[in-house]
Amino acid sequence: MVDKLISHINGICLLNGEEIEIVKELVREKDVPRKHFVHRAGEIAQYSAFILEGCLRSYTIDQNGFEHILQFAPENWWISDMYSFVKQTPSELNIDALLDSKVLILSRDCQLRIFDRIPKLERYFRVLTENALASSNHRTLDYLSLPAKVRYQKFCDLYPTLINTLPQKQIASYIGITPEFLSKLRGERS
Amino acid sequence: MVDKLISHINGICLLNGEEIEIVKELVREKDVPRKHFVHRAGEIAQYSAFILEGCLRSYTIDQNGFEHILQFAPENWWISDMYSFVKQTPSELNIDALLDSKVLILSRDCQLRIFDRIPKLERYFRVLTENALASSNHRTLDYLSLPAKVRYQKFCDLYPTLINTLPQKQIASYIGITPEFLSKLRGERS
DNA sequence: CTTATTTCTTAACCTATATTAAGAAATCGA
DNA sequence: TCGATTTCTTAATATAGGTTAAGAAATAAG
Repeated sequence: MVDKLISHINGICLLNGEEIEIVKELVREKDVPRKHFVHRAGEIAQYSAFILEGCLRSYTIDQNGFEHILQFAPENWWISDMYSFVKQTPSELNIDALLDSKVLILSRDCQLRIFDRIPKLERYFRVLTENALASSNHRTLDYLSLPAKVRYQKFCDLYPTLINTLPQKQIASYIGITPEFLSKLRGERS
Repeated sequence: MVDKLISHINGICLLNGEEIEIVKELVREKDVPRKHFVHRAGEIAQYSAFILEGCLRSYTIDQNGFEHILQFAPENWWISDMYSFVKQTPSELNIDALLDSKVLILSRDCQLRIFDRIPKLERYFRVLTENALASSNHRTLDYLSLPAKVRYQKFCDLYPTLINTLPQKQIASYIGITPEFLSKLRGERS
């Protein structure tokens, strides 16, 4: 199963046999059944997870008890609380599985050590992080400039897979509206 | 003036004399008077800019002609259209100076070549990008979960310098409200 | 210093989205 | 398979924040 990660890395920078072995040693496979957590708010994020199967999400719970989804992570995505993972401070995010899932976990320690042994992996994570930042910027601009309906349409275009596998209320939470309002938007003609 | 960049890099990973020389060669100093552009929507982002003095911003203009600010970049920050810079596709952002400014510019070409010659700089940019992503995530969650007034208060706490140097309308644009509404919030007691 | 331009404030009115509630549909768990 | 739980829909009502407009204050430019 680790092969899935290896091919993902190879899509960005080619690893030789020795390097592949090192990666295999540092990463640990883990089953995450639906609704189980990989990380809870209040803890320091020790791990970043690469999704082999299924789908996880990260989210906060606000003062009124409402969930707000920061990220969905389907197959071949990484998920973590970047802030807590990088700064090693207590996190405000929860990360759990929306579907029965299988992931690889990598600790921050291992990641930093791996960067010294295999500089190519520093490149791999630099590229991933650049892409994530570019997407995040796009999302920010969408909030600033587009009404909910258009944000929903863009979500459908961007993540067609998720539309069919996730409950609507999760999508509403991601695009920043209530499930009731999303239902209304979907009911509208045109 | 390049020394300012060198000390910023040294805050993350120490460069030796030779490496410092390489950086000095690859970067170009540029004056950017207030209201002048370093980048315009529609073009491919060739450069990333490090601010030596002053303050720049990146923003889109929506269909109705309203500006929405993605980022402020005061001294010691980098600014670019990450998406266009990384993917080398036409950009939707403008970048201009809010105050008379002085910057260093680095082309994407140079940056990629520099990564091969000085892997430490790949680390430098990885760390910067991780931090930027963590902040961007925070901002996203703030939009999802907090009312405008609280977002404004957090902005004041986070960027006290900008509060005093920038017109309020720019700040309103950054936190995602109209200048009129910000004015109203500021007028409220408590 | 004086005028022109930009920014800020206030207020009346408007709209996108939230809230509450309740029943219907779908999915889950035993 | 069947009851329990979760999700979805609809509709009435409420509100945060937007729009428009016009004058005041501040800042820039000549």
